[in-house]
Parts: sequence; C-alpha cells; structure tokens
Amino acid sequence: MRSYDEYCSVAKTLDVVGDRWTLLIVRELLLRGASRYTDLRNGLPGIATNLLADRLRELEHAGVVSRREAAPPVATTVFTLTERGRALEPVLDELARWGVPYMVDGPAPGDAFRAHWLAWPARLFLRDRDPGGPPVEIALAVDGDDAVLESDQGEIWVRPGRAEHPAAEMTGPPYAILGVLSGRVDPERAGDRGLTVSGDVSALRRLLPD
Amino acid sequence: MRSYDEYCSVAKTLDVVGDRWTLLIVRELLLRGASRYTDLRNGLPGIATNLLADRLRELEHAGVVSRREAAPPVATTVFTLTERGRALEPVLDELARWGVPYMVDGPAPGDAFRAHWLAWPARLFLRDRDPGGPPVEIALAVDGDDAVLESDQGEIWVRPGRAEHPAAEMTGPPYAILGVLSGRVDPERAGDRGLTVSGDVSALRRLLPD
DNA sequence: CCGCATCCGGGGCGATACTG
DNA sequence: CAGTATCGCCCCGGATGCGG
Repeated sequence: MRSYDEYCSVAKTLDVVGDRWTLLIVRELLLRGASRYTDLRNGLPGIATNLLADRLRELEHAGVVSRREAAPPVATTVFTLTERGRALEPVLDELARWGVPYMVDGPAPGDAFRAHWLAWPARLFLRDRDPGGPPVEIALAVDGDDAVLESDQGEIWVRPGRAEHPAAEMTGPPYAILGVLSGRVDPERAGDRGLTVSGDVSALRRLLPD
Repeated sequence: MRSYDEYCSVAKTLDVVGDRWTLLIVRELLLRGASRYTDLRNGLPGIATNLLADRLRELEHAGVVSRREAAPPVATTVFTLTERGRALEPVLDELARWGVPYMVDGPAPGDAFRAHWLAWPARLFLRDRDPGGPPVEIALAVDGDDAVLESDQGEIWVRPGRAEHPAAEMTGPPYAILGVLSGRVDPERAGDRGLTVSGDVSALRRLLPD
C-alpha cells in the first residue's frame, strides 16, 4: 500500500495492514496457527492467488508473518504469525465487535462461510459457567465444513477441523448456530431452523450466556 | 469497496470501513467533533478532494456519518459521527496502540503532522495523578499547528485549536513532544531537542507517567 | 499437488482543474 | 466553501501456466 506519509500512529498501522485482504489473512493465521498456502486460500474465498502471495511477502517483510520450509518428506511451506503479528488480535477483536450488527440478519445472498469464522462471535458471546471444570470440546459442522468450539481454563476458542472427543455436536446453517451462540435461540428448540444438536447438550449449555 | 462476500464479522466491518482513507476520516471526526469539509481536508493531507466527497457519502449511507446544513448566515455543511460512528473509537484505539513502535524513531522524511494527532499517544501514555483535581489545559504548538491537551475528571483528550487558559505551553518538533508524553524525556531537560516548555510545568508533570 | 509467476481487463485511486 | 469533472495510472480480480 502506498504510504499515507503521516506521522500518526493510526496511519502508520494502516500503512502496514490497511491493504485489501491483509487483515483477513491475519484473521486466518490467528485462527489456524501455522498454515499452508492452500489452507489460507481455502479460508479466503475469492482472493486472487497472486494477491495472497504478494500480501504474504509484504507481511513477512513487515515482520508480521514468518515463513518456514518444512523438512523434505513434507516439502511444504508453512506460514505463521510472529509475536508482532499476534499483537494484532485486539485490533481484530474490535473490528469483529463492531461488525456484529451486520451478522444478526443472516448471510447476504452469495456470502461464503467457514465454520471457524465463528471464533469471534463465540469469544464475544460465550462465557464458561464452570471455568475450573474439565475442558470441553464441541463439534461444529456447517455445509460440510468442520470446526471445534473448545473451552479450557475458561478460555473459549474456535479452531478449524474435527474434534477428537466432542461432548456434543451442533450441525446446521450458520445463522442458526449463531443464534444459539448469541443466546437468542435455545439449542433444543432450534430444530425448525435446520439445527441438529446431539450428545451432551449440558456441555454446550455450560458455555451459553444468560 | 467491493464486498468480501463473507459471512464473518471482521469482513463485514471491513466492507464498511476497509477502504483507503475511510478510517482516517473517522479519526478526524473523532478528534474534531463536528467538522467542515475544509477542516477535514486539512486534517487529511494528501487526500484527493473527490475521494473525500465519495467517502463521506458512503459513510453517510452506512450510518456512520451524518451531514447537517447550518443556518443561512453561516451557510456551511457540517459533518458529524453518528452513535454508530463513535462506536469505532475502540477500533482506532487498538490500531493506534499497534502503531506506537513506528513512532519512536520519529517521522519519516516527508511525513505530515498535525498537533491533534497526538491524541492517541497522549491517551495511551498519560495518566492524571490527580483525577479529582481541577481541569488542566496545556497548549501544544508544532510547526504553527495548535492543539490543546486537557484532563478533566481523569479523562485525557487532545483537540485541535488554541487553549483558552493554558496552565502550560509546550512547543517543539513532534518527536520531542512525543518523547515527553511517553515519559522518555524530562520536560525540563528537553531544550536541546528544540523543545520549549513554559508556564506551570507541574501542571504538565501531573499528567506524565512514572 | 503446492506455491507461486505472468498476463490482461477494469476500476479504484491520485492529482489537478474547474464551478455553483 | 464544498464540492464536481477529467484523466492517467496502478492496484486488484480472474485466468492460466509452470517449476519443484
């Protein structure tokens, strides 16, 4: 991005992460941890492949992302956030908080969705009623895309992939799942919204507000 | 900005404020309050005038900015943030915090500066040691640009313009003033950095950390 | 298959000129 | 004072190619 050429802290930050797609790449790396190029592409539907390569180079040069070559049998490149990159989490948090009103009406036609994007709604809305209790894993599945909602020591997070030992499973369209996470919809009264909840519902209920 | 078409809270926010210059326009409106078009241009050196007009229209349409026509004798247009627009302040706060490391080496050659941009460094670094005490005004002047650093009820803020009854005045280059505000430089030992402090230095010292 | 590089069309952006 | 008009450029989007 062309610099704003302003001696201002906000402008300097936007010089680094203000480009199109850049903060969404940081989002993916925050949620996924170490990621391959292809995984990032999958989490950024619509990005042009050359743009992703450009942005990763720029972020690496800015000290936000680091690149690692895996050992020969794997022979793949792995991208990670640096400490400086992880320091962007509060920025993403506030962007996500401000955007919540745009989520309550459900996805716009043509909107893509990935289950692990539920991480910020989950962190904003959920609270573990039993933070000292055993860790919980809840499997989320939407349109064949899997993610794991987990609470450990009162810390709530969502990561992509399948759960090892889920206490419960929730399947359905994104808007319905968001309704449950936000506390607007009871998990056992949500069948008519295309939502299926199985397993130990109380484990899920332990995380819900109200 | 072209939509990311993602059902994700972060992406939805960037659909609204992710365009170039947009968040800097919000910065100006946060710091200045109700502003005229020309004042905004002055606080956004380098912006193309058609871009400013476009952005203001988009922000108005998104419910972030509201436009008011003043009465005939004044006959000017005044732009203000809506409640929704002011809710972006935490986003700007975190962007500013992340950008602090880019400020410590001083401005890059060609960087523009406005005194009221010191608002976020001030809010990040300063703390009123006597929050119950009388309100303080400290005049800041840099390159002929004036701003007021004020503390009232423990709330620290910086606004553009001249102070009415400043307890102290600080004049000098931006980097030197930032050194004082961050606590790295003693206000009375900063003469060799081109800094001049006059008036009741203890009023300033009341706000400094350490 | 993974991680890009290259090419090309379109639109957002930058700079300046101009106007009610 | 508050914009509009215009024009060139470069960033971005989409497709394809290609070496490891």
